Amino acid sequence: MELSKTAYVILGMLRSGRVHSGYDIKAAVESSTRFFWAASYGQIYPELGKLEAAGLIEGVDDPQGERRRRAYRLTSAGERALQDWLGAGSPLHFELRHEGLLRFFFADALGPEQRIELLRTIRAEHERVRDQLQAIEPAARAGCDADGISHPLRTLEFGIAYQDFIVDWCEETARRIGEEQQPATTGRPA
Amino acid sequence: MELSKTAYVILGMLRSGRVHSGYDIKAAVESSTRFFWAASYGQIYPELGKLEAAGLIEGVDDPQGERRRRAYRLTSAGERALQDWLGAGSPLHFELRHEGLLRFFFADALGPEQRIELLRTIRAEHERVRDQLQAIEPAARAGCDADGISHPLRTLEFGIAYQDFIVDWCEETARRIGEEQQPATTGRPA
DNA sequence: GCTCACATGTAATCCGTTACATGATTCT
DNA sequence: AGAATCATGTAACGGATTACATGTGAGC
Repeated sequence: MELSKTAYVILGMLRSGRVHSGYDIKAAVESSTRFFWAASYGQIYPELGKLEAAGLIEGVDDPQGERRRRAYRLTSAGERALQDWLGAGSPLHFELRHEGLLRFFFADALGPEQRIELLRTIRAEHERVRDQLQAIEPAARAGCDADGISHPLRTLEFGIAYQDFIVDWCEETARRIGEEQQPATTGRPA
Repeated sequence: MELSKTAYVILGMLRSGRVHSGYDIKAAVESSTRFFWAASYGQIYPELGKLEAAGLIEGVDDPQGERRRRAYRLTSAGERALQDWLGAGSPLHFELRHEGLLRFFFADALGPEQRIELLRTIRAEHERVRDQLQAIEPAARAGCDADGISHPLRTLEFGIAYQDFIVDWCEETARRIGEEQQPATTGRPA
């Protein structure tokens, strides 16, 4: 691999034409890819410099009043680099870090109530993220209808379903653990 | 937070009593938590030193023949530190990095066949991981039956369902994209 | 004799976040 | 007047991987 993943995030975001500055890119990431690919200013600004030096993007000073601002756009070389990466058969980096699952893995050391409480905490966290995603869905749908760019919306829909999947697993697992604790309380006549 | 997450991985693994050396811990991680929490030798060995210095674990030289080996066990302080973390209400770190989704997010820049191909690649990768997880399931089930430690198995089952969820999403999304491409080919009489 | 599993460690490097530093503009 | 947003950057730090370096033991 030549370019960092952050570089492709920048190239991809700039390609849409709706995003111009480092600040824009960060905002776009926050409201779209953050849930499966984050990026901070500490990565974005240096990477913009490198990409410009490499000729994959082109920047011009574009102050808004007295407020300085640098606007970037893809060069044809940048467009090509993005396309190459998108269509490449190279291995896809995948990584999950889930502290809740890690705790659950060791939860045999906990008491029954604490296990349920842990699952509740995990569930609440994923519900929160799901709600956030749902909040930006209308905007994503509008953007899709406006210029026919459908994949950001599809990705967002995946994100919502993904969070829901984990929420459901938490609920079901909590239910099963509860049943194992008190197997006699179900189906008994009063 | 005082201790690193890797520290808790070590404490948790040692607690089971079935794992003793740094090498053991690494092997245990590879066959269980790796899919949601990885750890390398470069983290494990230094962390073992720190934990011993902090009095949370205790190590003894335990050579097997001429082959040197250091066996660790939890101290009561270590047991407490683990319990505290497991039962704490502290925020649970969650992070996903998925290059396939990142590409899919930008896939409006691709042609129809390439989009399908991308989804196929993502699906294949998750199928591969799922198959790996399924391969270790019998061992996990045996371990559960043997000493009643059920959460590693439950976590593994989550992992399999999780990979399946993504595989299903890939299939369904590929189908939907295909339908949008050729809406007229369905339901037509020959 | 060879390869694989067991076993321990360090150094270089990379990737990424957080905190800091600075300043203009817009909204309330 | 003050807060939030727009805007750009850097420095310090932390977490983690990879590669390297070394050696034993068991099985084929």
